[in-house]
Amino acid sequence: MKTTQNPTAQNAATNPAINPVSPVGPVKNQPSAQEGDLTQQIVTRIAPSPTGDPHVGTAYQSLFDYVAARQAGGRFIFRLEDTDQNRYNPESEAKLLEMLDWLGLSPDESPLKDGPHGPYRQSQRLDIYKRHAEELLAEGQAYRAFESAEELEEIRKDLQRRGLSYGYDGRARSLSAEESEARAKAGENFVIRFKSPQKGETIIQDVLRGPISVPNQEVQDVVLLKSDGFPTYHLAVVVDDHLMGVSHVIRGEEWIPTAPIHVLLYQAFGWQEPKWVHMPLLRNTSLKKLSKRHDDTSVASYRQQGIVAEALLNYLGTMGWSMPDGREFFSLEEMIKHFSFKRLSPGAPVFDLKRLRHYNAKYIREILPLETIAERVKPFLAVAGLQYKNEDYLLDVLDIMLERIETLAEFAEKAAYFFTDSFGYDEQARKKLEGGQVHLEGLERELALLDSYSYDYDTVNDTIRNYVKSQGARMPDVMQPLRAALTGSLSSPDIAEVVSVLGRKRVLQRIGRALIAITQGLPDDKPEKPQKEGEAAEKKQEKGKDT
RNA sequence: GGCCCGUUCGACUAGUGGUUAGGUCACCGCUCUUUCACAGCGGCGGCACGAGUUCGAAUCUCGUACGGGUCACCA
Repeated sequence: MKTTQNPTAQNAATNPAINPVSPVGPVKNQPSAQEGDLTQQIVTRIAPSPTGDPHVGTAYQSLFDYVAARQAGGRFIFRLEDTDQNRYNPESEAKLLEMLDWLGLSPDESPLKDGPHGPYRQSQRLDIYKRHAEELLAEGQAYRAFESAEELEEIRKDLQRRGLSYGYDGRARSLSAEESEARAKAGENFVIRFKSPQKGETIIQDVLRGPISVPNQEVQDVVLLKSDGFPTYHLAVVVDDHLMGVSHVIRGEEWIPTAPIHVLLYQAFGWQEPKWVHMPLLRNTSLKKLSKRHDDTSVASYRQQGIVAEALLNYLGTMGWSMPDGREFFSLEEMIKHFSFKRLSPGAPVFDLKRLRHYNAKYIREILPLETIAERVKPFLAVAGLQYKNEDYLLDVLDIMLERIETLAEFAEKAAYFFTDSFGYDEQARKKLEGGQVHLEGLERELALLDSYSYDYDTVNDTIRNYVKSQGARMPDVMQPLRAALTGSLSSPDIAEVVSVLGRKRVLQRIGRALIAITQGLPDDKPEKPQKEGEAAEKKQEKGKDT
């Protein structure tokens, strides 16, 4: 699933219809990119706020933004909504961009990849918002409000007592223009609020849900410009989406309640609305909206767990969307090829780790090439402090381990004995070793007879089977002790595979070590960890033998 | 609580008036088998409910229930 850089980013720069508004001059009635471009180019954007670790919901949104834009040869813009100085996290921007790169959803325009609509950080666009807010102020579509935080708190309490859910009663509407002007001049702190219509209704034409109508009385006089000069989301999102020529606002369902404000703002500015696409919310297994507090929402965390980007993307692509032919596994390219908003369903899906793991397993076992997996597994081995002899050895191990793991991190856990000799024996393995001395000695003899070049699968397999036959033994009685000796556990690939991959030296070494352990007492599987009660005495004497 | 959105197996979904309601994950069983897996086969399990429209409704309408979102100088 490679990301091919779409050439439309350059088109944007040369297309006169989508040039940015000049920094000075009137704000009204300037055509947006969308209006000027008759081909109805699709422009989407992801506009996260830099508040912490990038969220899977952001990845989800980005996927659909990216796919919608790519399919139509449009553009995908990254814009940082850093207008809340209190929650600003300086590392977040880089993390967000890195996440998108990792997923293969790199934006065409971003703070790091300049385009015709920059800057792409809202904190660098303050003058633009101010101008727009003042425009509405001058036209009487907005007004100054001078209440302090304490006063607002009082107002809110009062409203609540009266059973109203609003946060502000619009009292500053009645200030005369002169008084408003005078108090502002005098240096009094104020915000600019939107003067929302008190009659009629506003209709949001949602692409997924059809028309959603809301009585205008329900629409509050929201703050547009804060007293610190920063815009609120509502002002910034509308102004930027317009100026950046965004044609489709694809965002989470949680924005539906405030969408009327945005529609009303488009109307106030006299701008053409974008298409509204309110995506279903990703939910946790308790059916609540995924939240940082209660759920693992960090993309980086899934990456650390050994989820591959392709699988995460594919999985997210099945949340609320499906391929026309019902395929469940598809690449980003295939999704782009077949994407349509019509196939999006509005019900909020559950983000289920089990199912994600299933997708991941499919990708690492069947879809991605073994060489790719080898590359990606290396960091996990490094973290676990495991060394591998050479590429071929790694590929051999991967080849027989892949069907036993679902994530890259699991490889480092479950295949550790291929990369280190200092592993312990788990409880079941120790039991098998105890009863397996005779056969282990027998196998040691037989396997020693083979030279290291004969440690191919067939020869090893024949040798072991011949031994079993010659002894008239039961297969498991021979195989299980050997498995325990070589891997420290009773779950492993086919034992002949293990022997041939490990090679003569390691195999004989491990059998020898196991035999010593049997006669001298078996070492604990995790020598450094506290022991279970009842086994303490036994384990004391085993100390130091596990090396 | 107000407003808004949603509702097909436990989960992800297909389905747009006529299907024995299909697939996938999970779960259970069987087969394979030296273990663990993989794979294959089979099973369990669903249209929230009630009216209406219609010859006929998962599909259209209305109501109810349930779930969710949202009510900041946060996004």
